[in-house]
Amino acid sequence: MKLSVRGEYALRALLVLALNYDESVVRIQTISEQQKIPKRFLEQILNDLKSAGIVESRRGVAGGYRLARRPEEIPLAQAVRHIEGALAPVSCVSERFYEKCSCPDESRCAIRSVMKEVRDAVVKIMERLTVADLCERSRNLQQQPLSPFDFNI
Amino acid sequence: MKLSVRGEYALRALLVLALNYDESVVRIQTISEQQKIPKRFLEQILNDLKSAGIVESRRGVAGGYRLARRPEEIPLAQAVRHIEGALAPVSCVSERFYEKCSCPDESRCAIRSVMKEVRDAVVKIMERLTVADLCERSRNLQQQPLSPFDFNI
DNA sequence: TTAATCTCTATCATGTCAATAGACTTTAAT
DNA sequence: ATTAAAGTCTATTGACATGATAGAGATTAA
Repeated sequence: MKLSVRGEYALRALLVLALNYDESVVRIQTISEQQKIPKRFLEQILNDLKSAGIVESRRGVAGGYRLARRPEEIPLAQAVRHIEGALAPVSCVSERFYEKCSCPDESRCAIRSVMKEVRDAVVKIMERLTVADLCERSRNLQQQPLSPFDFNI
Repeated sequence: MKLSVRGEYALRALLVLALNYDESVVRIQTISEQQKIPKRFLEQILNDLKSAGIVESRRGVAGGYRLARRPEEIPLAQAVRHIEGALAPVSCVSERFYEKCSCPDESRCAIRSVMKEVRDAVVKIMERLTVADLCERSRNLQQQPLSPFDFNI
């Protein structure tokens, strides 16, 4: 039931781009440093998000990336689906990435019916939330004082 | 966000055992044939479920497996957690399998807050549903007529 | 004693994943 | 024009997980 590191990096990068949505573009290196993401790896991920039409880029000196749409128009589901594939826990219940499974009778499979519930729950959350929500949560969290447990000596 | 094949096999095996809960024990081979699961692979999985206290076995000639408890006392969450590990989409939001993640400030990470929502949704379903529910759904589904789409020529 | 069954541990083949690398293209500034 | 700073494309690597297979052993009912 895991999100890959790749997918997590993608979300973190989108968050940075959203927080700087006013700026013209943000350089890969900036994101890489802020988020401690290996630069060359991040390149691939951003490029991938670009092919999905989620971000756009400017090349050359003063180049970088920016969101292709307003943050509130980018559901997390879209980004994750493009990077990771299905949100569903098993592909036989995925709408967009359906694959037949090996069970004897898929149409009457009880496990499948449970997995559908899980899929629906996950999809509901990820389709409702957008990069703008990510952004808002981040701003709220920044204003919170650090919990005492977070101080390292 | 995936359940591995191993995890799916485990659930399918538990379903078979639950459907035959009245019987004394069910042989691996029977489950393997009914569910089209490679026998030697299934052995490992059942053994694993045994070490979790979910099933128990009898060795020797009339040997086999059976549920260690009543189906309604086995939440799907327990089985899946034992076979797969965390239900959470990222380990930094897992309660039982927590691992620190690489983000700059975990305590104020917006992505983490979203992932917590997903975890809660999944956990809620998987902790509520038990092997008995699986069983019941299976019986209900068996009574359904086949959809026309399920006829293969 | 035998055959059927589960048990333990090792191994294999494949694939995925995260990461790295090199060579290239584009662009702004000079 | 030249240069340096960016993104772009494609390939490769190393590590690890996964699904599956295998052999030798232990237990039990008949």
